[in-house]
Amino acid sequence: MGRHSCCFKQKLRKGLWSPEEDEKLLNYITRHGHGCWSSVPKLAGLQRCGKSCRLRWINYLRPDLKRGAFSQDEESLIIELHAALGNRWSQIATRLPGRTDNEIKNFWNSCLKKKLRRKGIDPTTHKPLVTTNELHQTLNVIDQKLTSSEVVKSTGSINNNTHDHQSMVVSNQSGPWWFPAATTTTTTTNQNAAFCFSSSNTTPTVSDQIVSLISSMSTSSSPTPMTSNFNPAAPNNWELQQLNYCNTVPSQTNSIYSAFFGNNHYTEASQIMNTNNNNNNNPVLDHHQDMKSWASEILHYTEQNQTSETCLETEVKPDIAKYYWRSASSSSSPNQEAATLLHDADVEVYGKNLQKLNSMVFDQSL
DNA sequence: AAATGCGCCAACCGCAATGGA
DNA sequence: GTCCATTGCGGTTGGCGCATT
Repeated sequence: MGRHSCCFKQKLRKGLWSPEEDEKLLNYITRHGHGCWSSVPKLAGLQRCGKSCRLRWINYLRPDLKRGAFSQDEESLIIELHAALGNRWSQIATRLPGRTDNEIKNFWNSCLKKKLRRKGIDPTTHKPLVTTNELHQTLNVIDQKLTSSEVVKSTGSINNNTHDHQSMVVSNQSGPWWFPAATTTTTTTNQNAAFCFSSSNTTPTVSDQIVSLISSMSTSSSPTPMTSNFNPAAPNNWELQQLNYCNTVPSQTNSIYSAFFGNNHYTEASQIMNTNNNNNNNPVLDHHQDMKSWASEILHYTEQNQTSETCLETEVKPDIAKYYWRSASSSSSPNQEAATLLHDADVEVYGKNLQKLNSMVFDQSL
């Protein structure tokens, strides 16, 4: 058992094969066949173990190997065979002439797995990642989180003639606002609360709430309710502190906005301010609307379609299809749970921006 | 321009299976 | 039946090159 005996021998080369070594091995096997692999290196004049020679021959030097990218037919066949055989790469390889088990395995791990996930298919089971029922369960969990003490709904109208105008320029519409819970009793750790989105005039939808959660940055492990009746026209002391904070550091506010929304699209808070009174030309509102629209399209789609496996790929427009849903399980914060509902790549983008924003806010408050 | 991150893939490693003595 | 050398297989690693910061 254990390590092959040849590996104990001294002076055996490892790592990438040189062209000279390839030539020696190729010449030897072409003339004599491989025979007993353990004797090949000695007879071929190579400082390698037999195992290494065998692998090099099978995966690279064999004359019947097919080179180049996998065709669409090959790709489909691999997926089909994997569904039937699992990770039995050598068996799969016997059905693809000219392809090695190693090659197929690498192709699977680096490419096909991701492709399937993007289509909403679990690459291990070859079944949809999340069923419609699981999706609804997940949304219920979020609903519960949002109505718990961790996130407090406040209602009130935004007044343009108070200082909230400058800090909460995301929308000038009146309506409910959503705040993340306080992480501690100190105010400085909740500066970020002042940057919440506002929702629409009506009761927020689940997608509104998700957007709100992701836009907040609290990662509380022992959340404390912040406030219950926020009225921008008459904020309480805590709220006043948040608002004053924004207003006393306007340049920082600019940076924070651009950090959150991305420099490419939302560079200046002043731009937002200037267009704030015109909802048809407000980049932040547009962005918010984008988020809402894809979330609602997914909801609509999953409600209309009981089978989601192939439809996600073919029937829904591509930029929606790339999103898939996973059940929120043991995440420690509502933000994380909300974040798991987004596609990985998008979460990453938002995560980075939120991290930047977080550090800026905390740096400023220290 | 340098540092860092990331994906790809050749090759390695350990274990199981096989077969001969 | 047992031992041991060899072969086969699948998971994992490490290094290279490209992209991003």
